[in-house]
Amino acid sequence: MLCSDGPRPRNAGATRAAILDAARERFIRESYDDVGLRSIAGDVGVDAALVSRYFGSKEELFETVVDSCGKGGELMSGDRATFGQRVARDVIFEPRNETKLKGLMIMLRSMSSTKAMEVVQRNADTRFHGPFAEWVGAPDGAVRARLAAGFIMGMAISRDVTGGYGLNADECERMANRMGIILQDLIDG
Amino acid sequence: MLCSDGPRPRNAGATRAAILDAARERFIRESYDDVGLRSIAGDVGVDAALVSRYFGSKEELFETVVDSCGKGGELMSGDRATFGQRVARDVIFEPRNETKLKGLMIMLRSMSSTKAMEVVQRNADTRFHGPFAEWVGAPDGAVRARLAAGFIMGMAISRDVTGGYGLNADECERMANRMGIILQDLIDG
DNA sequence: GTCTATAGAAAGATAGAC
DNA sequence: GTCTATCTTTCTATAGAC
Repeated sequence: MLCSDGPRPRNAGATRAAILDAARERFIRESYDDVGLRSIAGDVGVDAALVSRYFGSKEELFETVVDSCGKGGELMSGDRATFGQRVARDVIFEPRNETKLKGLMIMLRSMSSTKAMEVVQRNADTRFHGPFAEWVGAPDGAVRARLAAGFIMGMAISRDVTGGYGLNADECERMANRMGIILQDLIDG
Repeated sequence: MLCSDGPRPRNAGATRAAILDAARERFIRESYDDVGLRSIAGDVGVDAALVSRYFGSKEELFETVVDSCGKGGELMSGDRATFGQRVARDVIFEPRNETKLKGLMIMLRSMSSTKAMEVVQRNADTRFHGPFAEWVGAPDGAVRARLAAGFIMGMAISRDVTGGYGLNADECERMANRMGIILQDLIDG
């Protein structure tokens, strides 16, 4: 429960924002199909009907969440020279709810349903791949950006799908290191 | 329809096998939730009730499919010296229905549902990561295998999620090349 | 502005006819 | 051995009360 006890103040704006936040957190952790409007409403402490009322449909809510994630700024902010190690460590060591890569995680979970994938397909190029490719820069920024993004998503999936990596701390450390080197290599040229 | 016209011969074994094949193809292309028992039955030309009858539940059917995929042999068969380029080209250029990486694709699609992910979590280590790590070999086979598998799945997702890579033929060629080099590097040491 | 109640759709599972 | 018919559950979406 993200809300305090007692009846929620009658404030449409705040309620809408709270629902959007709760939805984002849900879509980061669970697949599109597994997320129910009831759960989201429950997180905020309101009724499921309000979610439909404010966002229309589940699909529109999902699209609003995707929109609200910014243009992958999470990846591109920070020192470029440490990009590889920083991102690798986030993916491998950071618990899901602390990750800075929220946009990527949502994209990844959208695999679950054709509906969600359509939404992501409409947005991924302009909202993510484009800016990232530009940030990576010539030569072949688009190619190198796709490789880096794919690698990051794949390692995130790999963690989720097997419930951790099944490696000891030392191995994880070496894995993060090596992943960081590959990523850095990709964005350096 | 995978069947010829006319009434299906009354042969439990053949029908069961046909259902299993159809299910595998479905689970490779669509998410766990999107695959319906009715669609699978339709592919074979039988009634949905038979699917339940032969495999118990959807979850058990999925587990049987995962079992039937072999221990990632698709990845490890073939010349080790060309592993990187071979796999990279499969992921980037091969249409989904022709891919040799069926086991990995199913693992990837299981992200859609917690149920499917539990099944994969129970099987992934012994049926895939273990043999692959051994094939990669010392030093640190487990680490390098995880990185390679993650990279491969990530690039596969990346293609699906954006409906192709949005790159021209030359760029795809360069991307495949570079991906191949990274993969080869990973398994070479 | 928020909640109760419910309609309507879709899917998995099952009993029984043929 | 296979199919028809149906039960049950679950979820989105909406109408209307407070």
